[in-house]
Amino acid sequence: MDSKLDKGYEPHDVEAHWYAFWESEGLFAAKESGDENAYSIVIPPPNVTGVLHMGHALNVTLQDILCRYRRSKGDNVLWMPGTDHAGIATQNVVERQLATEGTDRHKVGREAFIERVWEWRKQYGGAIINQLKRLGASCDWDRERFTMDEGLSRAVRKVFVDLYDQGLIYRGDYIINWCPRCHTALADLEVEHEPTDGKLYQILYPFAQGEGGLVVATTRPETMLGDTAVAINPKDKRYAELEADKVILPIMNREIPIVRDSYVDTKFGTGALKVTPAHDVNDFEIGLRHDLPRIKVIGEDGCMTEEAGDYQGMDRFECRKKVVEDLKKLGLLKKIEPHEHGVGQCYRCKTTVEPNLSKQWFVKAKPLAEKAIKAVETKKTRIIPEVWEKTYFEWLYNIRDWCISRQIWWGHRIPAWTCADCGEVMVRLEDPEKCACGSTNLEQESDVLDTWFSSALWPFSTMGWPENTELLKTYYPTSVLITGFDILFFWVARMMMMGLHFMDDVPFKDVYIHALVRDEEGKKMSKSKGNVIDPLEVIESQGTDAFRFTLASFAAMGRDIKLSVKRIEGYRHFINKLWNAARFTLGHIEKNPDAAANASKPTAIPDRWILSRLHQVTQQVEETLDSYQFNEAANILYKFVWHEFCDWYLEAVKPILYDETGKFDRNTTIATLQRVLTNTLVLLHPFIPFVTEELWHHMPGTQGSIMKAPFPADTDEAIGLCPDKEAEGEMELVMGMVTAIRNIRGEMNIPPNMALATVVQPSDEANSIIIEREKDLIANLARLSSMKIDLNRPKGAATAVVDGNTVYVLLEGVIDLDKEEARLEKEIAKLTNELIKLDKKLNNEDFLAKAPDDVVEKVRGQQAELTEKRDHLESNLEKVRQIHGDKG
RNA sequence: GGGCGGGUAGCUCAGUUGGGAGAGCACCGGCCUUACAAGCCGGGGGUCACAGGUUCAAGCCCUGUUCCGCCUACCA
Repeated sequence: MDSKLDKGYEPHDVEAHWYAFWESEGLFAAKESGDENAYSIVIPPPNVTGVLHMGHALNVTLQDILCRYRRSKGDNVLWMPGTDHAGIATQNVVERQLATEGTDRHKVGREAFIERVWEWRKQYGGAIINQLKRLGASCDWDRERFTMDEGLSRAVRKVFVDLYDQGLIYRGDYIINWCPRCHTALADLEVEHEPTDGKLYQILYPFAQGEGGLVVATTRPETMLGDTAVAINPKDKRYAELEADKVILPIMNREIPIVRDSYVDTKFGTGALKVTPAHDVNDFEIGLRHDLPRIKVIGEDGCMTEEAGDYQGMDRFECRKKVVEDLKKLGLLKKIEPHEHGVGQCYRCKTTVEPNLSKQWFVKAKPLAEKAIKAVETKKTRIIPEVWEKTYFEWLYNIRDWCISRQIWWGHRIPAWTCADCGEVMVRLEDPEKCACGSTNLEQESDVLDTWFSSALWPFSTMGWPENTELLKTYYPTSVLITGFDILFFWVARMMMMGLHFMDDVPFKDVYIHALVRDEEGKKMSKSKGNVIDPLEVIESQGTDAFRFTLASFAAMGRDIKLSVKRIEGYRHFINKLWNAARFTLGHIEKNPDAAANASKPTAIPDRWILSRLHQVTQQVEETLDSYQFNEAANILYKFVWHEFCDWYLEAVKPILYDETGKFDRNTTIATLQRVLTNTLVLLHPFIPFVTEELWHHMPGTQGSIMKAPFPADTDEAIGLCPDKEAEGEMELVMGMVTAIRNIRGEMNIPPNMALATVVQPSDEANSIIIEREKDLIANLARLSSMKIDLNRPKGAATAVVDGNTVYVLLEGVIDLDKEEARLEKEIAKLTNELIKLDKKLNNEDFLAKAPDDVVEKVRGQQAELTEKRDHLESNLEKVRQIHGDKG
């Protein structure tokens, strides 16, 4: 391998190369079983029709971070991938394809159509999978599953049959949400309510006998054709004296009863409600209570049925206009007023949904929901962040039966047969051949199941259930589910219900809910001024690693993520920074190939300091990842690499590396450098897998893939991770003094190439020793020509106070006294401000009495420190003013 | 109607038991210092939406107000 690195990092080839390498080496493969701790995640299966969007990118990145991290900790990791057959969506896609060929599914026929869908899947179904690979996803691809696979289909069938036998699935005539365009029933969840400006029509229904009538209000006048009653509240005083018990339904001229039902809201409109049991959920229930007929006037195609009389065949919205017109002519339309209300739309095609009477299959949700609630209450499953628990409970407490049948062709066909001769319904695991009555004239239910029915089984169906497989024994329940809150109900809650019912255990121990990047469907995308960003374009322009690091640092955000290319760029720079730090390191290793072998225990403060820092960073990364604080982990590493390792450590050890000190062993420093970089790569690998793998292979002493490298741990080695408080303290003093001197340089506009002479008055003997020991280091970092320890105050100097030590930058002749005066005044003002606050605290009796001792001590310490610092600066300001006065 | 989340630097946002207000980008000034100009050094900038309250101490806890967003719902 070429050990030389290019000047800048070029992600393109590197990414493709290493991904292929990982796959060919089988590094993503999970073992069926083993002694290691088992760690498992099932991927939220993207729609097979899907195209990678930001939501996937974030979701997959977080899962990949966890999986790679857990592998480095020695776990046996299973990340189960796959896709969802997405019934309606996929069927739509293929139907559109047929349309371009001038045909449709009805002409083609059911079997041939399903063939076509499979063909489509074969050809295009892998697109989303390949896009996940671009992100670096380390799924066990050999186990890839599809909800329509044979095995998963068997699981679906078993679940259906069992639930039916247990009385938890039933079939019946109910009001369901009907999409006239998709031609199928929808679950309540699949209907989106859009606020729409509609109209409220008030219509007079005359009494059957005598004068007058009742005025009812509706937003859907066309449904009146199917009215079978008018309802009023029995407590409504306005109607207490009402004698009439029938009205004439206008247009249809049908006599319908006036019923009394407490559902009616006396405060709304006239308090009289038209009842259409076949086209409204509430009316349906009123109808049940009063035994009203159900007249279906709107058909499955959205057009009026023959029950609608003269309006038969009309589109429902055309009919609305015509009915209104006709009512006007009859003088029965009393009022039209604007009325905003929520109109249900199909979540797939946005067509206005029609509540419609229909025979459908339902899952009795309550008994299943109870267990799902309890599992979260008892923390068998933790939802993280916890705030989402409330939403989860809220929905499950109010859960309604789940309509699972869909009148489409693509999906799991319901395993129910009806005997054409005796009407017997058979729900069987194996296709029945004949009925108990002897008839072989059986007809299978034509409906298929809701796609979510099969994805609710995902955590165990993918592992081979209903067989009791090794995989299930090893990996169920899964360790964590990573998902967005948008499918908390659709998917998470239903997996909980099914998992608990069929596996008798929760499907996952943790659920981590992350923020959402609104999809290209862009509900509110137009609002947020930023354009939709395509993850693949980002990967092209910025590289996967930069993109992933950005996403990780976004993980903690609330509910919405606004991604800016600018911000990703910042992390691309970070990747490049790391690259160059490695380039620098490798250059020195190359010049001294035997350094590591000849190294000894580090004595130089920067070496000891960086090892101590790495020790702490390692612990922090562990803690934050274990608690799903992805952004924290990413930020800790970012700061460590850039602002500690690069900004301070590399600069600090340059003199040693160039062997200019005569004091320190170059081999030891090179070995430390190597050790720190190597371990840092391992820490970073879960976040930025490609660049770290690339650099790993350039590092001497590494073997194989970085994916196999263990997470850094403390060792007894000479150069190992260990806390070193002394080195940290000493380095902090060094950094403080260097920064203070640089500040003077910057504010006084002294060119960087001008070396400065300094004098230091140490605060005490201990500091004096440290400063004496580290003065070369300080001098190098601050570009000093000299640093003398001297208790006398020099003339014509700029001053800084660090930790009680006063630093004088000698600038006689060069110093701009005006500037120095201003600079000191500014600094003193700042200190005074802070001191006022501290004084206030310390003069407060209550604070002294009630605050914990350590807090009081801390404030006292601060006060002393700042006071001393201010005193020093003030006396120096005095001095400057004297000189200034002499001159001026 | 019910529920939830948010309002912190010019912008995008962090801030997990209440105890010195942060990052990135943008901005200003100085640097081609032999890993990196995708860089280095320094700097300015915030009554943490508003009003009360609890507390020795509030960005953080409580109450109210306001603005924005989301989820959910069977008011025709």
